[in-house]
Amino acid sequence: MKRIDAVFAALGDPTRRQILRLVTESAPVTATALADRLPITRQAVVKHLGVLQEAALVSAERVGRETHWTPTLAPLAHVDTWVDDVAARWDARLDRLTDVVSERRRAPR
Amino acid sequence: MKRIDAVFAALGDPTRRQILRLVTESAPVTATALADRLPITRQAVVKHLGVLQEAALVSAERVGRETHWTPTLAPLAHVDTWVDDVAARWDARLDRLTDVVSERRRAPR
DNA sequence: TCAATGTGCAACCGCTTGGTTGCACGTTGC
DNA sequence: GCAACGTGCAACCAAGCGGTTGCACATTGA
Repeated sequence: MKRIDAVFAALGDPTRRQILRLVTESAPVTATALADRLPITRQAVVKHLGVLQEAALVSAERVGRETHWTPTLAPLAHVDTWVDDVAARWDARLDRLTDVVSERRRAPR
Repeated sequence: MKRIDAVFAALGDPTRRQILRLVTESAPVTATALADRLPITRQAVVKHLGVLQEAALVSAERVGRETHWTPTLAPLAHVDTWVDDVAARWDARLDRLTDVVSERRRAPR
């Protein structure tokens, strides 16, 4: 799976977005601590963190018996890039349409 | 479902992102025409368009026996906003960490 | 008029996904 | 030493999702 696919898929779930937010707000944080602030099990949180990790949006570090999670938000740039790209294509098409219209105005059939 | 949830969920599927791209490139376009350029059925395309429409990323207009699809990319701004927000929170936390460090340097224990 | 075309609706299917529970294992601290 | 704690792994489950097929209906054009 391509990197950008993983990122968009990871952000596709609202719970996962909330977890990413919580991690950025209280990093380094543990899965158990996150579960305390969420209406789901620690195991569910761990699964979500796994998905986020595959998208390289968080990273884990084992410290003693705890696992500390930290955000690594660089991949979010891919999202911005993709959005900008689509928007740019659409803008370009609108410009071309405008050109056609003004061309017709200058040289009407 | 909140607007932003619908948008992220819609963009979560790679086929759907591709469809949105194709729509922006050749709007107004028909579901059948899109299916010709994709390895999936027209019905699958229609379903994807339905999801995109619920996220207000495309709009449909019936013209005779055809349905013309056009992109309405405004909701993409929500994505940018969310990304910027999370990134900003993280930046703020890093700044605060930096403050703590320099404070400790100024007045070491 | 009538065949061709584009569409919408509904049923169906396999697989993924978000979530849970149960349990075994390493770590910590009294 | 041993109980408490945090974690990881595995099995399981219902629901949703991406996709297909079949069919009926409206529109078009020769």
